[in-house]
Amino acid sequence: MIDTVYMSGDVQPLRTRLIACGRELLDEGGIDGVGLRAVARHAGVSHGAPRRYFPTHKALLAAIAASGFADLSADLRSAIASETDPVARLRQTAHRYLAFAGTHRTLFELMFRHDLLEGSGEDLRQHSKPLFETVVALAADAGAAHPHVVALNLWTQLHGVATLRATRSIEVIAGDVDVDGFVARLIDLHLRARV
Amino acid sequence: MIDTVYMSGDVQPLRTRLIACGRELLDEGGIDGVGLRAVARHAGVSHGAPRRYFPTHKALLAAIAASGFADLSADLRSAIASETDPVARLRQTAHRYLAFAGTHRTLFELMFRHDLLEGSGEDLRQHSKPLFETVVALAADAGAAHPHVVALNLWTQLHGVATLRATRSIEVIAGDVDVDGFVARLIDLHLRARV
DNA sequence: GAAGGGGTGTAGACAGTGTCTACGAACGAC
DNA sequence: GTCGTTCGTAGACACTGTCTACACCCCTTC
Repeated sequence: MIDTVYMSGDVQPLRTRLIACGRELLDEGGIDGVGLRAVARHAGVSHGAPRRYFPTHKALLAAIAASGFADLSADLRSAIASETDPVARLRQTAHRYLAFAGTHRTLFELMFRHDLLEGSGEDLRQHSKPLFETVVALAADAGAAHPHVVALNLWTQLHGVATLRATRSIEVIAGDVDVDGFVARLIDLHLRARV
Repeated sequence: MIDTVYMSGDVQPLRTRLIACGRELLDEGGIDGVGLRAVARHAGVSHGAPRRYFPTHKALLAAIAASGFADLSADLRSAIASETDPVARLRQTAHRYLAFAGTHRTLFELMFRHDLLEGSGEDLRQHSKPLFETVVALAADAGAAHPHVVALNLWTQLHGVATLRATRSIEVIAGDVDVDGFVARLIDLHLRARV
């Protein structure tokens, strides 16, 4: 009885719980471990329950990706808040971005898999925009002559490193890389560029 | 009868045909349009036939990805052969890399999806290594002081641009980008870097 | 307090998939 | 001509996403 009350009156609604379970499954078994039914099983509900919130498999994945973007944004915002010097802020931002991609490999991969982000793919990619604007502002603060260009250079470079690292391709190419030092030099390079 | 002879004596063995069909399906319906059974149907054979060559779904995808790497390598080699000046060679290489990623969006995405490349994932990523070594050599020819570092910078940057473009994320961030000009400036930037 | 109704989860069904297995037809070697 | 290998067929199974009808609980309304 108490259990029933606890379950039905759970402070965490099922939708949220399903996303959390999805992220656990993502860590454990990769992207294709995250099925509608697997998530339901993991959350202890019937196989049809998720359908109430995610009408389709892709919708579930999109929701998980969105939660990933939310976490990443929060990470980056706190990174910026932790420093005052503009260059240090850029460095911290880059560091956290890469740390996120390294820690949440599969989630990061999912976040940029537009092929399974359904209709909300557009919305999802819109998450990137404010993040990018932040980098533009940081570049301007750091004294870049053309902050927009510098930000684009930095962003694409960083994303390339993050992606290649998430898929472990960079190890094949270059062996062990001191990522922090590598990225610090890249930031200096792009900031000093005369475009 | 003639048909039978033609079919069974086909100059193109089934394995090759299945990969070709897989790439067509990839273009038409994205990655999850490429199923073992769908490929079999598309090639006009029974659903069990592919199993003779691809014991698993991932094995099929890995083979398709491998064929993509082969094409990309050929593209880049011919790009290098088409120029003599080292910097022009780098420019052409970058141009073709991005063109490939833009033209074969889904294939490119598949090629860097390590989660579905089975055991052969390691082999697959090894495709990148000779390509990278080529870029190192080009950077050296172009007079870079630390060709290895420059190549790594260039490679990650290029891959970032390619990825963000393939997923159409770059448009959201920066609108229409003149990719060729953008990349030309990036090459100059990295070559001139004092590390 | 009883009746009704909307939101929420259950349960059964269906087509489609990957994977496994047994089977058959074509072919070359001896 | 027979044997054995290679290659594709065909049926089965468990599992998946999706659809539908159903049951429950809480809330409003009379």
